[in-house]
Amino acid sequence: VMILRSRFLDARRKRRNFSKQATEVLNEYFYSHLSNPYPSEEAKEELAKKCGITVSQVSNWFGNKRIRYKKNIGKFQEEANIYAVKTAVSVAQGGHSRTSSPTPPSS
Amino acid sequence: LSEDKESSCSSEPSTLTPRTFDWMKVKRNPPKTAKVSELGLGAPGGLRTNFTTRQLTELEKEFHFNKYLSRARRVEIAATLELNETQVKIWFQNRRMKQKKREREGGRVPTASPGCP
DNA sequence: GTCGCCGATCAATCATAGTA
DNA sequence: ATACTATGATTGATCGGCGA
Repeated sequence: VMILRSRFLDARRKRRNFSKQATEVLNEYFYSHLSNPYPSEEAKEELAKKCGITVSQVSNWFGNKRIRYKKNIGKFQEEANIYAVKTAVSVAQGGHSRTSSPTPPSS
Repeated sequence: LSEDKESSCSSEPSTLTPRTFDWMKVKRNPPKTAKVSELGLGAPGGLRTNFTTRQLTELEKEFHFNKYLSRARRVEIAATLELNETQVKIWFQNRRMKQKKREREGGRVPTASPGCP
């Protein structure tokens, strides 16, 4: 199991984290569709374009996100609240979705 | 008609309450590779089989020869590689999808090139 | 009725990037 | 430098739907 693992040392897996904005966009979609985080092919293409990544990468992201989210909901609790607030604010305001003020402190 | 009525968690319909939706409950049946029941065998039930390099090499070779397998051919391969016909069948299916995916990403548009290390 | 395929997804794992 | 966590990708296998 040691020597057999050497799978060419998969050169392709030279992973590169997505940009902060990209992750932002993906998370916004995920948490604003938490009841059914399964973007359609069209939605995936749109997200891919917005994030500057491929559709496959969007699929991978959602696949990993869903699995990891349900695996440990508690760990994503705060993240969920953060984005929930974001969407709530944008809705209340009127359709803004650009990273301007993540947490309008108005109360 | 009613709108989406998922989740089973009651109480707290507030906006800030990530309820438990049914997609979070989805559980896949454990891989039934071979016989889950008796039949004392080295066929582990419930684990993702790790294909050996030899098996993968042979499968890959066969794939380049034929993208699709005939029943007869499948039986041969399965026997030769000590795998189930199902495993061989599934491998070819996944392989085809993989192939398609690769082609589709040929001319992609990651729109990225900030700094090339 | 059965069987293979497709498309999407799951679930476990790998290997690496990021962080403490 | 050292250990641990976060994250993107890979992949054997499942689920649901179709068509022969």
